Amino acid sequence: MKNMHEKIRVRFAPSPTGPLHIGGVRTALFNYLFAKKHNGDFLLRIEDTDQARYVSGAQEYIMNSLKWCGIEVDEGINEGGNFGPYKQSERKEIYKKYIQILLDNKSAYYAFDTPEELDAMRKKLEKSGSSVRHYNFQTRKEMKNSFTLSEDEVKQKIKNGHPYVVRFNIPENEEITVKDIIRGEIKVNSSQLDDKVLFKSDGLPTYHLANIVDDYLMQISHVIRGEEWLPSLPLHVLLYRSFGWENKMPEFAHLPLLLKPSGKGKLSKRDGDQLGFPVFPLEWKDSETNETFTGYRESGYLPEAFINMLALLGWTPEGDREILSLEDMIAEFDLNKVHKSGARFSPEKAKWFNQQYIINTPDEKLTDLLLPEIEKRFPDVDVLYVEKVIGLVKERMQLLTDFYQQASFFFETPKEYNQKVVKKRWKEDTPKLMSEIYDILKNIPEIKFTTEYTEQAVKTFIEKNELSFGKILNPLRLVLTGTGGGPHLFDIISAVGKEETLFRIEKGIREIKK
RNA sequence: GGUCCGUUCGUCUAGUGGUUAGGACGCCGGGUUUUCAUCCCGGUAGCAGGGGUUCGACUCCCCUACGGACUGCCA
Repeated sequence: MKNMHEKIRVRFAPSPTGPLHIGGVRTALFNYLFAKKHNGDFLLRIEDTDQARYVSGAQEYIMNSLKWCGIEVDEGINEGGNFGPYKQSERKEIYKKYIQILLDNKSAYYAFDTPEELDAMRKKLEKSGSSVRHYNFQTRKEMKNSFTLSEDEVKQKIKNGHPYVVRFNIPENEEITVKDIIRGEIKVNSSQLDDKVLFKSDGLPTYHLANIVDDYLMQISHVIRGEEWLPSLPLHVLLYRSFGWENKMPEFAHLPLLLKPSGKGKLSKRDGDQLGFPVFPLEWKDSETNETFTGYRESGYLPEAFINMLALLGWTPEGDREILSLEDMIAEFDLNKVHKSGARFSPEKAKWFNQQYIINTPDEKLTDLLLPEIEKRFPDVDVLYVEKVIGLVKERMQLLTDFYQQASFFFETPKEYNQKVVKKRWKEDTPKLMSEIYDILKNIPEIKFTTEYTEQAVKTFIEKNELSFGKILNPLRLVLTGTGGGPHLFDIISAVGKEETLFRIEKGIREIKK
C-alpha cells in the first residue's frame, strides 16, 4: 500500500468527556513526535458528538494539558487552520451531506428500532446461545429498517418525524485485510462485524462516521490512536471504500494500552488516588461530585520528566539512553519501534525520571518554578538565597514539592527535634560540647562566617581535643536542622548565618533532653 | 459467549535462528559523603507451557494457558 499523502498530517482527537488521562497524553505525544519527526502537522480535533457525555471545562483542560507538556498544536480551535471547524459539533451539516452519499449508494440504511427492541433482540440472541449478538445481515431481517419496510413506509415514517438512525450496510462474508503499522496485517470476515450506527437520531454522527469524514477532509495521513480502536478498524476501512476514498485512506497505528501498576486491567481514573499517584497531567475538579483529582504538575513533576517517562512506556529509542528531551525524542521517534503489548505503569520509575530531571535542571529555573509557593510559606525571602538553597537540596528531591520538607530549616528555626536522632546522637556530655562550639563560632567575625572558615574552626577544635567527628557533627546537625540528614553541615551554617546558628545551638542545648 | 490483539527478570525493555540472554527502575550488599541524598562498584532475578520445523530455537509454525481490548443511537 503506497502512501498517497505528500504531507504528514496527524491528529489527536479526544472527546471532552472529562480530564485527559495519561494514556491520552501519551497518544497525543506519539502523534506529535511522529508529526514533528517528519516535518508534518499536528492537529487537535475535539470529538464532541455525544452531547450527553459532554463535560464543561474538559476541552480547556485538554488544551492546557498539552501546553504544559510542551506539545504544540499546529491546527485546532485556538490555532486556526484551513480545515476547520475543528470541533465536530460545529460540523453537523458536513456529516449530513456525507451520510446522504452512503444512503444513496446503498452503503447505509435507515433503522427505526427502539432501544427496547434492540435490547430484546440482543437478549434473545444471547439466550439462544448464538455466538453473534449483532445487528447484522442476518438479524436485520427481523428488525424495523429499510430492508424489512417498504420504501414508502420508510419515507412516511421519516416524514412523520419518527426517530431513526442510519446504519452501515455491512456486506456478508467478505474477507477484509487491514494493515496496522505496529501490528502488521489483520484479517477479519465481514460477517463478524455489525451494522454500526453511523448517524444518531439526534442528528449527529457517531464516532465512526465523523472520524472517517473528518480524517478524509482534513487530509490526515496517519491515524495513531489507542488499541481500543483496533476492533473497529475493519469497519473504518469498509467506510473508506464505501465513500470511494480507499486511495486516500490514512495509514493506521494502534498504540498498546497503559496497564495498572499491579493487578488486572488497564489504568483507570480511579487507580491514581487509590494507589497514591496521579493519573492526570493536571489537577481536575469534578464539578458534579466536587471531587478533586491530583495532577502530575501539582504533585511536583517537571513536564519534561513526565513526557519522557510516558514516551518510554511502549516505545524504546535506539541504544540504552533513557533520558531524552522532547527534541531528542522527535529525532529518534519511529512508529515501527512501538511495542505491541500493553505497558504497566510504574510510579517508582516515574519518580526516578523526575529526580533525574530535577538534578539536571539549573538552580535558576527551579527557583522560578518554586518561588511563588515558597513566598507563600516564607514571605520576604531573598531570591538569591532561595536559589542557593535549591542548589544545596535539589539532589535529594524526587518531586518539586519535596523541597519543603528538605529545606524548611533554611527558612525557619526547627520547632522540634527528631526523637530517634536525639536518642542516638545526644549524649550526656553533648550540651557541654555544644556550648564550646557555640563559643568558637561566636568568636568568628560575621564576615568570616563562611562554609570553609566555620568548618576549619570546628575541625580544629575536634582535633585539638581528640574527639570524634561524629560526636560533634551529629548533634550540631541536630540542633541546626532538627533531623539527622541534609546537605553539608557547614553549608547550612553559613547559609543561615551567624546569629541564627548561635541561636539554634543555644535553643538546642536548652530544649533537647534525654 | 464471540471477534481481534498480545505474552523476555517483580516492572519498563534490548534482542529478528548459533549471545555467558544486555540495559534501566526496584530490592540487597559495598565504596564515597564521618549525616541523608547524589555518585561509583557489585549482586538478585526472566525467554508462560506443550508440540513441531531445523544441525541448532527467546527468535519461525501450531495448540494450550494466561492477559488485554472490543462486542452501545460512548468515544
